[in-house]
Amino acid sequence: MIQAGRGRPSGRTSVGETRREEVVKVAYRLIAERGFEGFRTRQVADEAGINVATLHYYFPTKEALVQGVVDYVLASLSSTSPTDEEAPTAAEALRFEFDDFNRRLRESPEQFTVMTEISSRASRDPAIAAILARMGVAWHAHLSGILARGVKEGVFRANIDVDQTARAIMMQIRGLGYQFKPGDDTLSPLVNLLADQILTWLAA
Amino acid sequence: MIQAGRGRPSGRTSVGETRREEVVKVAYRLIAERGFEGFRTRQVADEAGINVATLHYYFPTKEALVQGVVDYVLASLSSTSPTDEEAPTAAEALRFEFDDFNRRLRESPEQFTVMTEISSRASRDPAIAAILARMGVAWHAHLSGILARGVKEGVFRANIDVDQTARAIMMQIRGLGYQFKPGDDTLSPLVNLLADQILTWLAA
Amino acid sequence: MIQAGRGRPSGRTSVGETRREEVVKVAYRLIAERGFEGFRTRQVADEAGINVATLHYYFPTKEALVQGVVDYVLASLSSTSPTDEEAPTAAEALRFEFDDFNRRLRESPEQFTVMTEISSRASRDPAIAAILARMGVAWHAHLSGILARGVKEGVFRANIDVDQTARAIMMQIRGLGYQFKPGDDTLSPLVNLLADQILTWLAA
Amino acid sequence: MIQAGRGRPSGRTSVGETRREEVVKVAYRLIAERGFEGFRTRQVADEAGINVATLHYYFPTKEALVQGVVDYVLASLSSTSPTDEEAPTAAEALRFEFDDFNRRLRESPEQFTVMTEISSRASRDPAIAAILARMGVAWHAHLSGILARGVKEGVFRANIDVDQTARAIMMQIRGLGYQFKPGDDTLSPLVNLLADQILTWLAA
DNA sequence: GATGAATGAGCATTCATTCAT
DNA sequence: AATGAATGAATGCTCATTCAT
Repeated sequence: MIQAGRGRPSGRTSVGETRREEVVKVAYRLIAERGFEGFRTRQVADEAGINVATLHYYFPTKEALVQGVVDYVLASLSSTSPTDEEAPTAAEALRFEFDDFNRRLRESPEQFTVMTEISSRASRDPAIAAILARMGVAWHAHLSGILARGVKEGVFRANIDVDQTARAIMMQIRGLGYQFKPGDDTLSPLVNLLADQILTWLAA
Repeated sequence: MIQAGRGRPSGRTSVGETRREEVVKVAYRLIAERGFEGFRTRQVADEAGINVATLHYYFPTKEALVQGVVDYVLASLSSTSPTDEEAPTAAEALRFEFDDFNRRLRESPEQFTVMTEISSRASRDPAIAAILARMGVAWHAHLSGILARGVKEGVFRANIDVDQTARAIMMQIRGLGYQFKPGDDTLSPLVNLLADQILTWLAA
Repeated sequence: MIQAGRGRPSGRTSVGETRREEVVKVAYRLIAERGFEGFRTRQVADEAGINVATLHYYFPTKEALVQGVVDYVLASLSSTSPTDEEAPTAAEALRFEFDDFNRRLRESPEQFTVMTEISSRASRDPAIAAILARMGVAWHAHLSGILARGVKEGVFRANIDVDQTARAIMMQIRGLGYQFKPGDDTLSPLVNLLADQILTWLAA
Repeated sequence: MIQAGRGRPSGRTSVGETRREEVVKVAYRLIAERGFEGFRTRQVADEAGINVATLHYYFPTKEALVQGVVDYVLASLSSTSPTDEEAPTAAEALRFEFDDFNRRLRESPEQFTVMTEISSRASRDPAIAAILARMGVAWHAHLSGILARGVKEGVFRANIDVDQTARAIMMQIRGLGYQFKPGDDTLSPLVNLLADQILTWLAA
């Protein structure tokens, strides 16, 4: 099979693409470890086993590398819960949100550290703010859907403000996420307590 | 009277003490505006109207200046309204916690921005982590007291885990605080909603 | 037929030779636009539609590329109008030098910009200095010839120092060239004035 | 005598001012030696015996340092010829321009090298272009004055275009300057020849 | 107490050049 | 003949900190 032109080889990702991903992963790890404040391109290059100039070959600026990490995190954050929509009841669908949080907490806790860094950066970086805002809108729609369904099904109180409640739930989940610290295993039970609290309140 | 501090001039508020405070206030404002990432000693000195070398006379290292800011913030954070303890019922005492949050939100919103920065720094700075931990313990005792009193008074369910619930409430309040952004006025209603939610759950 | 050059492919203009010329033309244009200070091999490659590595295949070093441009400019500079020698009188032959200057100014003004850059580089690059010196000698001989002819014909004063006068005329013409700036159309009348001045002085 | 406030000591120039000048002089020399193309802040610092950071203490950017050099050169260029205006005749005043050129050529030939660099930079740096333009206007006024005086006194032809002639003389003098090269001692006689040429033409 | 001057270590970025394919 | 990937060696600039006065 002959490859013409300057396109990347089709089959597996090209060397460059692989290298890009490696670099992003190293950057992701270092941001998780040291935050943006101590995040240095030189260290990324060193730990990726490449030259600083090579790093800049893949990511022309530090900003671009950060964007790469943001994209990477958000991609793995969006790849959620295919079973979510299929939950039999709205209450179960809602509880699934919290279970998902706990699953992430178990499987890739650094995600939370990095997300905290990213969202704190959003106040100073409009590009990141925009991405987070877009994600927020999607999540809000998702939760609103669950709540509305619950009200229609009669499992949630009829007099809740769907919009505002969705916003509150997001805030509470995000708030917990921001408080995760590496090695912390006390968060998971609190998430369950939070789920109880919210479901109780919705059913009241 | 012996001063165990960091070698500051002793006795009553000298000129130096005043100058120190001024510098801390400028630093506090700049951290609120630019976060730790963009926090520069030079700018603190400039805006305080002194020389960088003079700044280093009062605070030998940047670290020490940050500590000064942390002390300053936590001092104003601990000065909670004295009426708290005097609340007639435990439920009111608890609701007071949320009212207090809203009051702070109204009166000195930068406090939240700075606290967010400080607590994100705690993961990398043991000194700050220790201070926050100490504060956390105090707050937890305070909330546990209210909850225990509520249970005793019969206004809260008897089957709650006081310790864990106090922890959960702290987490939720802190979580909201971390999500404050300058100019954001949508947080206050959510705090009220959160208060309702928790009180409902406690009473259930 | 042996090629004494810099290792280029021999024989008639091959594909490589064409590509080489294209590259030189792009380089020429970029030097005219940005001067040597902002002259980048990467940009040459980009605008020539080839890879940097390919550029280095044709020109092993930046130096070599600059040499290519120098050769290109001097070649087009040496291709003076053949009518020069056939001028009926020495005075007309001399005036023709200035007319030629004006013609270049009209037809390819970038030539002046590039020549200015090249000659300023000569002070630091012996190879370029040598080429310019060679060209200078040829031009001096040419002008001396015209002057000597004018003296013999009696149209120029007999007491001029032919050698020195030729040098002076060269200096004056070159001096004007160095002061050309893109878009400047005030130079041409000054060249005419200069021609008058010199011819008046020679005839005096 | 007591010095209050933050002003510099009045008597001799302060340490900082002296250091600034030293730095400018080193920069001036290096530009003369290597041109702008090879002009490096690090080398300036090294040869001035200071740290790069110290260099940036005095000149926040490379641009600012270059401006410093430009100011320095133009200051020494403006400090001309107090006897100029007092020349008995316009012809002598004009000839004085050329003598002045020769004097500079003898006393500080690097001036020409640096000026050539500066004026070549003018095409890309509006700030420098503006300064040169201002200088050009002043010089043009000066030369026009001499020419007008010469016409009034009857030593120059009445039918010259004063404005255009002044411009031509400037061009010719500048043109010679641009062609100076370190160690070149053949320029001076040519300047005299040029002076003869122009005066002859003006008197014709 | 206060400052102007100075510095070491480091930072993101650039650029001509090289090499394996 | 051509290229994607890689690199060494700079380059201008920054920043917390120090020191002599």
